[in-house]
Amino acid sequence: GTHHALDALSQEGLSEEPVHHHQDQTDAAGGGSSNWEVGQAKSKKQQKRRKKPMVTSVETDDDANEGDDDQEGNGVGVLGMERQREHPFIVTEPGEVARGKKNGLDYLFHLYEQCREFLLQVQTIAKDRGEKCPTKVTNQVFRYAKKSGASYINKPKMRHYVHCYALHCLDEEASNALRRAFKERGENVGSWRQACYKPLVDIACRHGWDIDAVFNAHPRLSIWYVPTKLRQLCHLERNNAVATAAALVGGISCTGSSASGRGGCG
Amino acid sequence: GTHHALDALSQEGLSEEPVHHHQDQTDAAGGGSSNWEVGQAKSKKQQKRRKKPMVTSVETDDDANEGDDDQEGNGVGVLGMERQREHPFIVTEPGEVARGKKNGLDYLFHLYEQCREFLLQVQTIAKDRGEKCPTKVTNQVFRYAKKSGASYINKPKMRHYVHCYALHCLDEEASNALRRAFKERGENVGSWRQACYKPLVDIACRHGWDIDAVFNAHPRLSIWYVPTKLRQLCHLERNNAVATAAALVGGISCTGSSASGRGGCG
DNA sequence: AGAAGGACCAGTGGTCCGTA
DNA sequence: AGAAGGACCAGTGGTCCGTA
Repeated sequence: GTHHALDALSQEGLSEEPVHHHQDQTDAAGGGSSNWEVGQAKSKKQQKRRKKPMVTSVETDDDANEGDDDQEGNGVGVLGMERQREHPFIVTEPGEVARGKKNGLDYLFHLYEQCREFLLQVQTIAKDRGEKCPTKVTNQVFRYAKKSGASYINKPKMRHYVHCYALHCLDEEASNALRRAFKERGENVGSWRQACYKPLVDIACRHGWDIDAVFNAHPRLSIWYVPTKLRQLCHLERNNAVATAAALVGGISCTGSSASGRGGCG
Repeated sequence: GTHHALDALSQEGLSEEPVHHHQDQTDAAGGGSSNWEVGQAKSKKQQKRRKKPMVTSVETDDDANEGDDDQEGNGVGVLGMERQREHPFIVTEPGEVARGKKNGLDYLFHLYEQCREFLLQVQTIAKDRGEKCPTKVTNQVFRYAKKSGASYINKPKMRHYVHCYALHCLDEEASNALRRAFKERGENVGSWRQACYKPLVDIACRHGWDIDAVFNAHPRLSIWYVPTKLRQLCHLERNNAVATAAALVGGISCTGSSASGRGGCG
């Protein structure tokens, strides 16, 4: 097949935890829901959210017979099978293998390459059947990946780290340096992930703030949607740059050349 | 603004018909539903369909107070306002203006140009706001068109005639000839529309059956989704061509050159 | 009958938040 | 606490079929 031999890499030990049979959590539902945590420029579209479905009484696990299909015993099986999650990522240097129940960043980036291969297969099939051919990693591709046995690939995870992969594609040197620095400082994956935004915004700046063009110009990156937050950061930074440039010019006659200093890139 | 002066063209007289207050139709729901009309290669995905919502008793028109917003009195107004539809299209020659309560094909194609302008505006706004920028005429564009007062533009209509517009873009000579022929024969719009498929399939053949590439190569056409039926026709015809070519070759050694005759284009 | 378009539906992009 | 991912939701592409 078209799969690499190292696809199974780092998959040797998934997290195995016994199934918790949904014990009633009488201590749950605590705290007044503070809906006004500012910070992220989100706003709107976040009002209602589902409450926990929690079965009312004890041990009514037999509610699985509602839909007839039951797609391939994925997850909890018939008799005390165990649920699995991928090991959490840790910040590793390039080439470093994660120890213990952890996965490294080379493995993370490898997942993006795998998704690309699944997309290529989906495209081949679509073209052969004369159907619409996806140009991006869509739901259809994630479904295909799962069907093909790559159950460790899922949409939320891949979308979560897209910009980290983008930096790896666009400036591997910078990406590697960032990994080494964050590993040395003992930072966790979350803060490394956050730190990946800035160098990308700088790259966008050097390309006229067109982050879509930056993604599309790179063959392995062009198949990924530009993450909303990265897009927003680029937009904010562009506005900053424009405002700063305007302030610098002030009442002076416009020369047509772009302003340097605060309004420039890098 | 960016609108042409002739946008109002042919809009002088919309069909005006008095509102029929939903009289009980005791004669309705006739005929055994023959779900097996063959013909079109559709299959699947067509099982259930809504039944008429028909209010049970007389004159309960006051059910409008459910949603608070009530978007701009579009449609039936407060007191006996009149419902409007666009005049139906008729087959006209290039340059010919439709007489009576009809619209001509130049007007039809003009609607596609208008949609393009609405898309360009949506794109400008999106770029300015740093939001995702549509490359095709999407729901968002149709919504924008409606909001901008172009209530005569709607998705089902535009999608219905896309391939007719495609022929107009890709081979105006052939499109014009077809219009003249069908007008002379007194054919209706439906059969003219059907007849637009074949020349497009021939064009696709000449481009290696890649109808998406054909659309994308044309600046005014690339913003429209390839219609499902056109895609299917191209696929079927390609399979025919391949099968025919294979049959021609038969047991003879392969020469590598493409077969002519039934397997060729045009 | 031929045709215009409201409104429906399956599957999408996006990501929250219950889970471990 | 930090993190993985099931599952939800608003809005999409696609077009049927009740309407005129």
